[in-house]
Amino acid sequence: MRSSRPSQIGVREVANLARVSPTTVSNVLSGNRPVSATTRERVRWAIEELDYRPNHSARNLRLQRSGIIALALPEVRVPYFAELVHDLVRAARDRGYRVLVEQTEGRTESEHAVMHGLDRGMVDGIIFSPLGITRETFERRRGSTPIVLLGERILGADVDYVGTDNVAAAADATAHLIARGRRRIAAIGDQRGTGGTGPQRTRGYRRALRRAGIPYDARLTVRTATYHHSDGAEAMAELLDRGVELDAVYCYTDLLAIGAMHTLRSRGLRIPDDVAVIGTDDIDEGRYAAPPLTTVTPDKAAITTSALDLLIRRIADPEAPVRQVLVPHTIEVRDST
Amino acid sequence: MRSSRPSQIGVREVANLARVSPTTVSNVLSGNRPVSATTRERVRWAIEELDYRPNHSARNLRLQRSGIIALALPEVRVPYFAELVHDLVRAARDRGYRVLVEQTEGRTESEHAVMHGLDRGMVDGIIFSPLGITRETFERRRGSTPIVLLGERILGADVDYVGTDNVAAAADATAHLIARGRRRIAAIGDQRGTGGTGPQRTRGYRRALRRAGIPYDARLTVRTATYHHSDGAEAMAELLDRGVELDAVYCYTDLLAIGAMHTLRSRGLRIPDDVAVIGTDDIDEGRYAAPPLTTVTPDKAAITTSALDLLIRRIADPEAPVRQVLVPHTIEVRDST
DNA sequence: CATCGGATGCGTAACGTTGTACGAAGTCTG
DNA sequence: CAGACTTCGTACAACGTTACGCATCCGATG
Repeated sequence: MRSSRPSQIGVREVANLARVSPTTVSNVLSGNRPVSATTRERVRWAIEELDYRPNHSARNLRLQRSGIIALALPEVRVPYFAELVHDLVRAARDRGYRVLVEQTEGRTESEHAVMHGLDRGMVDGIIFSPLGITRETFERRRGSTPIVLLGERILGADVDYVGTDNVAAAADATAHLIARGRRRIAAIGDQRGTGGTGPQRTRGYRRALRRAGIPYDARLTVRTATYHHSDGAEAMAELLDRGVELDAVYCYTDLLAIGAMHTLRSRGLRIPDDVAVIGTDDIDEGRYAAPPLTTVTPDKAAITTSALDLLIRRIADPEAPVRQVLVPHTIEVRDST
Repeated sequence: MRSSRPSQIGVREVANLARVSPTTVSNVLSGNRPVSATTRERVRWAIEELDYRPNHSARNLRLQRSGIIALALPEVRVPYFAELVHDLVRAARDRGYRVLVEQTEGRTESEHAVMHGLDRGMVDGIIFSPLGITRETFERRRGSTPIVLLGERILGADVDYVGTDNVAAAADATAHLIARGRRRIAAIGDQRGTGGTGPQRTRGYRRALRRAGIPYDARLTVRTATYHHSDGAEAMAELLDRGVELDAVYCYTDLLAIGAMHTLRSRGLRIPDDVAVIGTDDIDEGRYAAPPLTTVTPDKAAITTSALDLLIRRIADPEAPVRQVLVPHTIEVRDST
């Protein structure tokens, strides 16, 4: 049932119709070399006539680039990451790139696959927001696809990186609660094991307490498996069930904070009167939570553009010196504190 | 500073090291033709030794497939779509595909670009959740990349499609409110112009009213520009400012509903006592809203898998008969009604 | 013992694009 | 007006992979 015409329309067909060579067609398209106005018009016409569309794979093979970058992250459905995808897709388009989304879902094997597994030529670069990558794993990396790390700094590793000063952000959040007169401040969201952002935030939390002369109470800390609503809700319930006195909660994620507020409300506690809550990330959902959530947040636009620019720079020059960018953070004060 | 070795490691280099032909290397990798155990081992070893990784572009060019599908939707940061990306990325991986995310941001030109603009060979197929595509636009489509439409049915168009019966869903939502004893039911979220889901929902809303013998009151309807929190909040404010009596709101989106609840709370109205609220989509955020949001929702897993299966079927056989799938919907009753 | 045939492996030719080296005009300059 | 330079086009050879048609080797069979 194949049609009698060549199965695909290529430069060759266009060239025939326009009575020029394939090279000329290519030059008209790329503007790579000058083509006289008349031939250019003829080629344009032929392209239109045949509805010619360049073949991406062939062009990639030839040019050794795909125009696609991968964004690898734990879960798109987590709003913080969804916003990241949103911003990055938009920024990437402005720079002539498209975005392939890869989900690791927190699985170590998937994170490894991101670093080692992608075929050559599939993407020009990777922006990777890891959860549990160690420095060692990273240095064993064999693939040479340019990569930029996001959020979680791999200490001492020789990689481009964009993120916040998590210790300072956590300290500021905690200090904000202290400034509101709170003394019994819980912390929700540390994660075990990984050298990730969790421990850094815990450091900041404890530093702020120390500076205010407030003793650290381990009973006020709850680890969570992940960073969803449900984790926050359960963690808060656990805190309340422990019977330990508390008048504020610092959550490592807005989602955790919103989950925590859910539990507080359902137990009849008033926010912020009984318990003040502060989150992290400034997702849109927080603005419409009950009450609107105070949050400490990095400059997200800066993260997106820095990451992309770093990656593009790295693609252009693999030998460029490694750069690590720290973006500033601010506290968005709303009604929950 | 180039190394003296060939710039790229290809089947050719592997073949040399393993003292076989490139074809054999290819066969070892693809399992396409039998290779004796001993040669297979030798090839495997050489692959390992050189850290050979197939070149995606070259393979694509040869096989005329890319293993990538595009998911085109308005905005990833809208939770409903974020969940869609999440589910689709996961489902696609199970079937050997990766997902490229394209954002139209509601711009007609972008929607056109999705249908016409993608280069051949970039993606094997497209799953497209449009906002304002008309049947006419669609039929002028020239590109031949397989496509499946999501959510918004283009009436009479000859395309694979997956969605819900929006009229019935809206009617059920409205009927649910009526069953709760409400009579003054507002509707938030219709959109002007487009032949999209908005008008369909309005039809369902009015049908349910009619069946219950409740007269339709135009002052109870508010259009919104988009479907974000802020639109819902503003629409609710406008309704209240109109001074028209109301005891329930049907929102065309959970985000609108959560925005509306925000306004209701800030005006001191109790939910559901003073005003009951029902949304659409069942996003995670609704479970943790104050109060938890009742919502009418399609079977989202079914949408994802149907869309993907339809697309894969279409890729395999472009001549397959067009199929349109309607997935069932249910009402998730929570505290807001 | 000659021949057949299954099991393996190889050489070659694409896939559709673009860069390079070259040629054939036309245009300027002294 | 000769030479040199510019302008525009062309032919050819890759980019790295896989499908196709053959060639070869071996044991088995008549």
